[in-house]
Amino acid sequence: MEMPDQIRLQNKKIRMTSQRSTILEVLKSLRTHPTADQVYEIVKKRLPKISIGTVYRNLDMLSRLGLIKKINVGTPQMRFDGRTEEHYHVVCNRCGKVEDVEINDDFDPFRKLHKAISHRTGFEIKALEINMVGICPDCVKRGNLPLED
Amino acid sequence: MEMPDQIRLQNKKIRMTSQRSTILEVLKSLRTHPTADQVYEIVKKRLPKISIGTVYRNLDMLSRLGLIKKINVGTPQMRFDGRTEEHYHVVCNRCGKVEDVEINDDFDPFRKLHKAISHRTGFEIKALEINMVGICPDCVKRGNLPLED
DNA sequence: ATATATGCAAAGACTTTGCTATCGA
DNA sequence: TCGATAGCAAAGTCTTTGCATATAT
Repeated sequence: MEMPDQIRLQNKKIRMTSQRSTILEVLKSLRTHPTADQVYEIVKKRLPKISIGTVYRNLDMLSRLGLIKKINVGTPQMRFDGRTEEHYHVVCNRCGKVEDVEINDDFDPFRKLHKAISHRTGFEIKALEINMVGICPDCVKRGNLPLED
Repeated sequence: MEMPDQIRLQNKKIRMTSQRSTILEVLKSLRTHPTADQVYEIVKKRLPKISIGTVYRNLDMLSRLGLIKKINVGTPQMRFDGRTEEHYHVVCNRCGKVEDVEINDDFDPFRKLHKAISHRTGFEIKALEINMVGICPDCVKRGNLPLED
């Protein structure tokens, strides 16, 4: 996975390291939404000496650079997403699964929210953080109980 | 603030204590979205011996009972909201302000999402957690920088 | 009376950071 | 070369929990 040269962040030159590129590759190859610790476990298979602090620092930097997204699904742990296009998530409150909601021109009930909410509140809306929390089809079938009880 | 008698949670009788009722009263009286620590500071003025652990335990219990809501605006700290009707928040990423988005019959761009997303994903959607992140009018005026930089 | 809740302090979970050595451009 | 990054371990922040005491019903 290559990165454009000479990126700067807060006036510092960003350097490509094996740790950073591996973390980016891993996230781009997944369609899941791992926690920092899960990224660490995966990357450690390729770079056994990597430390969790490096993982956190790189996840933070990559998301500041806009190469990945840091997402929040209502749990204490942040999750990371290799998809950077605007999209939304459904979260199962029984098994914890997080799935993307695919949107396209025929199906984008979110886009119009920007304007409506800006007008309503006077905020300049930059991002919608939308989690739809419910029960995934598998958990419905199995009658699983909510996680939190 | 009174609580109905003989509530049970997980087969245990819920008891009303001064700590619990004070926390509930405080939250119901605020239109802000305080952190647990902010609730603690406010409640301590009335009950100086209360401990932070009690505040956390009661905030958790009151939200399990549906008397308050625990909300997550994308920051590491949970926030608490005395309004339990379905509503949404705008979050300023410069000053951290969290405001309610008032909805009514003429303005509820969210309600239709339930059905659309259920149909799209196969999830039984129970709740929409929507934070609109942007810049509040004051921060636009003052040219404030984002919090995270 | 007794099960539930409190206060306190310790522990837990997750994340950040200081420091020295190493590495990339 | 030399400034940016890594590894390590310690510290930080927020939240939960074990235990003895107090309290609501």
